[in-house]
Amino acid sequence: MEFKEAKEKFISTWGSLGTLWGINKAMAQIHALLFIAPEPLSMEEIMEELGISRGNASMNLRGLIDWGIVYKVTKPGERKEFFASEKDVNELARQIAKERSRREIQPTIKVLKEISSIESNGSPANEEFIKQTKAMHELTDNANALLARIVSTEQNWVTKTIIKLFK
Amino acid sequence: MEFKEAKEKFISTWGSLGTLWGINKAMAQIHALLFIAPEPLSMEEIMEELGISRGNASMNLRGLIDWGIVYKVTKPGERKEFFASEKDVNELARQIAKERSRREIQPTIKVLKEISSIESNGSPANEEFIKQTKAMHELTDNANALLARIVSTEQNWVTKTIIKLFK
DNA sequence: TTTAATTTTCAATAATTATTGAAAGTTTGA
DNA sequence: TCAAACTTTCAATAATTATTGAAAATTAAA
Repeated sequence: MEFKEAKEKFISTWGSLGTLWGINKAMAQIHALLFIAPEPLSMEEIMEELGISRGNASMNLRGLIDWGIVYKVTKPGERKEFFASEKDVNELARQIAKERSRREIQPTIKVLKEISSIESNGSPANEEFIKQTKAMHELTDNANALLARIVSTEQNWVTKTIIKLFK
Repeated sequence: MEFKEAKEKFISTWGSLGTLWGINKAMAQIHALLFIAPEPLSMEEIMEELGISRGNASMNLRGLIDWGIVYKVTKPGERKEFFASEKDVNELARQIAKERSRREIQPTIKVLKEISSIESNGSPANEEFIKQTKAMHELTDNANALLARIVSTEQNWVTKTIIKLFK
């Protein structure tokens, strides 16, 4: 396979995988591009490479900065801004997990806690509702804590966790 | 909060959370409804409760069955089919993790492996590409294995894993 | 069989989400 | 302070995705 082909494959794979971590295609593709770029890229270069409009590039770059995985970089002597991705895959995963938890998992846990605490009126529908939402609340809360622990402890969390689990 | 309100809240929260595990709103809402139902529901009842069409109900129920988290149930003496959700939250999470891995993570790993193995031509762009995609391949592969291990070992995987990690 | 009950399929349509592009806004060097 | 370089915003539009509903297919009781 040629470099060019491999690069396109990476960008498009990453793009369609965006859903896995809850972002749109253009955003994921911009991230992919920056992730493999040896130097920070300008907005112009990003638009050019991906064939997207200025507005699109601008909005999605902001989104990536909000996620904490892309940074603005200024080059001395240059007026325009450049953009660079977090390059360390461990840090990247940590940041994504953290944001995903904050944006989606934690609010869900809050709702589950609230709705599972209603007073039962004794009906089967009611009893089952409470039982199931309580179980779901517990699982989600614990899984969220587990994820936080796995990802946030050490630089090489995958390896460390695997080692511990094999003991 | 009233039961009715809590139930609606659960269904809509679960619905909008569908994206977190890669399914659409109607599918997630049907699942939510079955998850808290004390008895299996007919297609008619599902359509009624969620205000969706027959076609929609039929297609999304099939989707849920394909995910392995909803089952067809036949009631003696009844002609029509009934549907029930997997009720155990641990089994549910295990099944979702398994399917997600099979459908999305594993294909991605395969692509990453393939593209990170291209011959370098020595250019910085090329070198960086190989370095970064290799790192991403390694991380994804390991994280996927870790997830499989955590989820598939025991009934109460969250608790078990937390205990191990605290040691 | 036949037929009525039930489910599935899928083209048409609706709803949602992403993208564009140009005007408005901001920044910085002269 | 001005004006060119650059970025952001957002209404309009395009693209995508979900939903409907009715015809076709299937199932099972009589």
